[in-house]
Amino acid sequence: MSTPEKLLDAAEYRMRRGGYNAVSFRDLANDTKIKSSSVHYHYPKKEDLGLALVERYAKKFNDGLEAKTKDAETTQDNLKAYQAVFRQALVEDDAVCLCGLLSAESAGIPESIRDRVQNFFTDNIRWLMSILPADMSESRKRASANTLLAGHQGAMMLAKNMQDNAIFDSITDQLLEQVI
Amino acid sequence: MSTPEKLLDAAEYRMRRGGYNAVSFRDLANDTKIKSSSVHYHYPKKEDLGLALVERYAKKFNDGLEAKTKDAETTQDNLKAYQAVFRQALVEDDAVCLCGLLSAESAGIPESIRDRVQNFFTDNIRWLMSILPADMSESRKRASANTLLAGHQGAMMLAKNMQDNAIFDSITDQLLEQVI
DNA sequence: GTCTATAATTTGATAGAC
DNA sequence: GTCTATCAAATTATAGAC
Repeated sequence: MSTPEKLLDAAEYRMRRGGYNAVSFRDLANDTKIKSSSVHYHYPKKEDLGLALVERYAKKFNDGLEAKTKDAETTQDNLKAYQAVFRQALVEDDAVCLCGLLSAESAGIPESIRDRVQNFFTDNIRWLMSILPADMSESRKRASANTLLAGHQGAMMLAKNMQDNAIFDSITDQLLEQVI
Repeated sequence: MSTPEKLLDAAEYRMRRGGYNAVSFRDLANDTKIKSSSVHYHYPKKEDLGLALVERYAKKFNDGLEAKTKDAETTQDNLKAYQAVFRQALVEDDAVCLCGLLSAESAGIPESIRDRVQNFFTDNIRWLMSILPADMSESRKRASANTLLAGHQGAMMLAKNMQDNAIFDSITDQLLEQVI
């Protein structure tokens, strides 16, 4: 694995657990067995690192969504895929959504990262609206997309807080059944 | 206003926008026009400050809930009150829930604060279960309580991210209508 | 309770050799 | 690309005078 990849892995691990300021160059250096000055070679400023991290996270999320919706036909198929991508992020990494966390810390992070995080959310909403039933009005689509996104983010947060991933399943199943 | 109150106000303002590490003793000192060593007189360790802040936040939340449910009779009355307390925290302070944010930053904060935050959530769930219809099973009560809590937290997060408090209303109205 | 002074550590960042 | 060496600033925290 390349050094930048190792660095992003280490940074993602730390950031998704403790937030933006829970990641320091020295921590990443220790994690990857190089010196902190070498970390700066790959990511000169912390903002560069954070931006690359959100970029990679969003790409992985969107790629996962695309893969899982390949054979999706109904709205429920697509929503199951949406749920599965967040579930994978929660269960495989045992951590909350990077963008959810950074969004909450909004005032404490560089503007460029804040903007990129917001983009992740608007992309989520646009995609959700695109797969909701065609006979729904645009405004009802938007309302339900917001509820689904918020519900999934909250579900990750609560599951992590209670250390019980079944809570994520319970909440998101209920959303998929009852929210239109 | 007493100095501790001023300090907690300043700390809450900063922490609910940028997270635990976005609050420094020097910032608080500048905010309140005293020196950072004087801040330490009131809150010797940062952990003391953080704990007092979560304590005050939880008390204000629970007091608000109690006040707003004084004349509540139905489950919907109580849920409207629950929604209103979070709404007030979002709109009046123009910030997300302190406990939601700290929960997300869980690995980056002292254990005592982490525990107190988790307590906020278990209290929320217990209360929600207590006001749900008596004919629901305990497990269905728990599932719906989780969904409602997660939904409200996610709604605050998304409303703040999109800078549109109407999103909070839209999401939580939908939850109150459709989630049982 | 607040101040001055200061210590100890951490952090983001740079210069220059190899 | 990685290293050694180093820096300036920020941060948490304490001692002791007023």
